[in-house]
Amino acid sequence: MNCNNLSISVAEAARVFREYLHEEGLRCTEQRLDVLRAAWAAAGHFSAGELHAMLGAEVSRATVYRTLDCLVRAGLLREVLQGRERTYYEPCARRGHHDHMLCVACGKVIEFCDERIERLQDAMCREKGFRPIDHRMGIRGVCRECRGKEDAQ
Amino acid sequence: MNCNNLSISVAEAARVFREYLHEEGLRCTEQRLDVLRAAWAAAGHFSAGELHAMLGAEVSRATVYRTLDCLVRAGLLREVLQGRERTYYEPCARRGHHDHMLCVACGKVIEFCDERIERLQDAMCREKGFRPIDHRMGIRGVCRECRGKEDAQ
DNA sequence: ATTAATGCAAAGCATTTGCAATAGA
DNA sequence: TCTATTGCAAATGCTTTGCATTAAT
Repeated sequence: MNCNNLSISVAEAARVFREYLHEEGLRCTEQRLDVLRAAWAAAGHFSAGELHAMLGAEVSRATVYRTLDCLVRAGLLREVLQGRERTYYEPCARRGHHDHMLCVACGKVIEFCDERIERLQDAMCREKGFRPIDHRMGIRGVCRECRGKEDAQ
Repeated sequence: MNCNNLSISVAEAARVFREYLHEEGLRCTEQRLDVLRAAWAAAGHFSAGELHAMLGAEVSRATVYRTLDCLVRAGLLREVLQGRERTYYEPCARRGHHDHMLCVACGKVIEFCDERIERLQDAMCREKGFRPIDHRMGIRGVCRECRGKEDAQ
């Protein structure tokens, strides 16, 4: 897997979404595009609730959830960092994939990717006869800045 | 990290738990020990609900949840595979750590561990100045058996 | 005796769903 | 027109919590 983390533009995402909807015989509604735009406007990660807050009364909560599922199926978003509390999403990179480090002190998310790790994961799957669809890796810990603060105390 | 996956015996787990409770000024109740025993009786992974079902009326649902938190704090259990739906737990290996593959077809969990991956993760953390506490890696996909069934169709 | 832990039932919260109204195609 | 989609409110399912009772130390 390639570790370049370039996600596509809103415009291209919208184009891909329209295409997906058309192919599936689904309808391209204003609400669906609103959700897509909000998802792209949100820098990095976001939850369904955050997106709903951004959209105000434009789109109902139920529709936000339904559209997020739709965008995942369209291959435009992926679910990441499923915590105990809520599901987070982020735009799929056109090329590339990355994993996450979560700072337990400040909540910051650091993205990283290592092709060697990806290759080893693929190797493990082959070894077990497992066909991978998706994976997620999250490392919880303390980031450089928060370590600095701890030391200062 | 060592990939040996030997978890400690119930007896030793109970000893560690008692010690932890004592140190923290907490009380060693029959219910807490019941939960610990059930956790060790459950092969591999289990959810709070499954444990509560195993225990029947011996321990209330609320106490199962409270005790699971307690066991995690004691370092005896860890949370794994936090899916959208519920939290799973498993006994901490005394030495050793492993990751998971989840078959989306049959729900089976395959454990694996690769020291090279662990080392690379540690290297990524050092590179980012990140102090790791814990990590989880899950690969979703289709297991060998389910792939066989798919092919047979 | 103290006071932490329990059980119950109710509350919380993210997410899903039934259904009548709305609006793409 | 036809039927997928929406919004609302209620439901779901896991988890947490308030509080009176019980029990460990």
